[in-house]
Amino acid sequence: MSAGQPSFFERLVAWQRACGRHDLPWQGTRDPYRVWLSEIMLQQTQVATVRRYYEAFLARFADVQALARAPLDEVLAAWSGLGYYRRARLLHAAARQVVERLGGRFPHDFDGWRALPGVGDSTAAAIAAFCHGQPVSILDGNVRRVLQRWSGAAGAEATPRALWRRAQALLPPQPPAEAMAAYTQGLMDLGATVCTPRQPRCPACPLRADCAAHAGAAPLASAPPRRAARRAEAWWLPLWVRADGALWLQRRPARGIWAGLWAPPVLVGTEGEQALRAALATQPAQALRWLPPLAHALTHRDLTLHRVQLRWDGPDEAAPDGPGVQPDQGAWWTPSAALALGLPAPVRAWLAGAGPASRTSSSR
DNA sequence: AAACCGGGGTG
DNA sequence: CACCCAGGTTT
Repeated sequence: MSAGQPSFFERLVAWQRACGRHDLPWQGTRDPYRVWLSEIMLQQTQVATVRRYYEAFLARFADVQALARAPLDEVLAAWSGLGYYRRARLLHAAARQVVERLGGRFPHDFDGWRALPGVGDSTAAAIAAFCHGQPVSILDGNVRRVLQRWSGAAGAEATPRALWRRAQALLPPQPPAEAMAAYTQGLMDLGATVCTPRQPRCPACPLRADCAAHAGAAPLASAPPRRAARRAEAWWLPLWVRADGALWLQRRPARGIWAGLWAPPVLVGTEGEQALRAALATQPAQALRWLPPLAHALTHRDLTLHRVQLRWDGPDEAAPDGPGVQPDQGAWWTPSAALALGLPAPVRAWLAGAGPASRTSSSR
């Protein structure tokens, strides 16, 4: 750092107070529950999306006790559409851990938070800095980019671990708690609004005076070559709708895509669809109508939702027989009851939209 | 259509 | 330590 200039830390604190974001619903509080929830939701999820869920989740689970008391299904329902449902399971597990093992009191430092399920290095540092003013540095993707550009780190110096050591070294020995919070928020805001991946707004940056990338001495190393995306075999999901509107949903396994959510059976590849057609012709379920399929894309998988209207002569506890059907883990649900479950985004979107509204067209 | 991203699990 | 995975959204 050049002499006569405020430190990296001081410049970021001043910049955050003048130019940073101050209007996010989880700011302006040191309540660990609110900060913790926001950090978990913000993992892999953009601010704009989290904003739509955060207040509603808090309204439903007002504190850690309420969250710990709630059945997992209700937590998954509130999380439905946010994706990465494992986060919701770990959040729920951590809430129970706080209530049962910590007497309902949250941890008060980095190590304590780091020991909770779903809280890794970056999240633990963010909470410790925001709630406790602890001098620990975050290192999410935005911050890594800021530090790498500013320091000019490359090669072995640019690994996450090395960058984190560098970030720690930039902290003053005993920063005031409120400065630590502003600094942490400032790092995030700078990466999100100024030091963006493409077309950074360098003229607005408080660090440009001694930024290695800005000086051109050490241009940002090109991103490591990413492996070609492997696209797994497509999934076909038969969404059975009975004449009375009920639909068959079964619980997903605890791991993998849509872990723990309620979803239609999964058929892999096109063979599954053919077997399903054959089964439906001879079962108590008869396909009255196949509606146009709905497409949904995950990064590594293409999904097709088949909507099949059924005439169902079997018992209420039974399910159509077919590939991928797990009767012991499934049930018929009315649309309104299903909406209270944890549902994958495409199923929820279909139910909340037009949904099964056209079900009576063939029966009257 | 490809890329993004932090925690957790595995090799 | 290095890699792999999940999934709604942006580019």
